[in-house]
Amino acid sequence: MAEDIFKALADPTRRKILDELAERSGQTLFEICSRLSMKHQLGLSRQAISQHLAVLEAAGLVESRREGRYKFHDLNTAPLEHIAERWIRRDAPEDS
Amino acid sequence: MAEDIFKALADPTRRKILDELAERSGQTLFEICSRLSMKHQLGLSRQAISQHLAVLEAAGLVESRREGRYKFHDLNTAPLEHIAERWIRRDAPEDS
DNA sequence: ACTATAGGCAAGCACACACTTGCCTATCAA
DNA sequence: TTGATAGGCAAGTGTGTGCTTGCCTATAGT
Repeated sequence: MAEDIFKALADPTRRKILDELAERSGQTLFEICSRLSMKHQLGLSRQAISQHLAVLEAAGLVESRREGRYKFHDLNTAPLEHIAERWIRRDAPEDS
Repeated sequence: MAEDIFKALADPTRRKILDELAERSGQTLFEICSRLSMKHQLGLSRQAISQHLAVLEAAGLVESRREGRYKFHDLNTAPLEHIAERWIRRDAPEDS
């Protein structure tokens, strides 16, 4: 549960994938690959990205839909919403 | 920076240490050890916890102060505040 | 002084994990 | 059907890391 989310966020490449999907949701594996190598100089193999996407999907951070031979990946930020509330006690309201 | 924080949060034992410090800040290494083994059945060595605390401190999530032969550890939730805002775009206000 | 407590340092081990390579399947266009 | 594109599966490799063990330092009590 939370274990999967934190493990998924632990890797810098996976965080960049989330960045990429946040900027433009609904990309295919090849799109993510090429844009990561363009913008971030990340020369990773297609399988590496594919495995990262699997981890992100297992954590619920990425959802995928298949259309023909394309598989589109969408960002899901819902699991991130209250991830740190576990330790942040607001017994003293900060402002407002 | 963010790298250290996510790596620190990736380990379940470290998250339990944060839980423990959130519940009761200012504990020593031995206190954390014994309470982890009591409440969570975590029979880890003192050095294991010490190394975890070093990782948490490097991430800025834990601060320590030395007094005599005691070293007290305090939780610092500041780095956690906006950790997920990187991906959560509020271009559409959710409610309120 | 001696002893016990609180903690630090460093080497070693074993497993997890990021990444690659090679091969296979499925969809679409010619 | 043939070829090209988009993707999947599985085994192998190497580094990172969580944890242990053993020894050392420092503070406090007697």
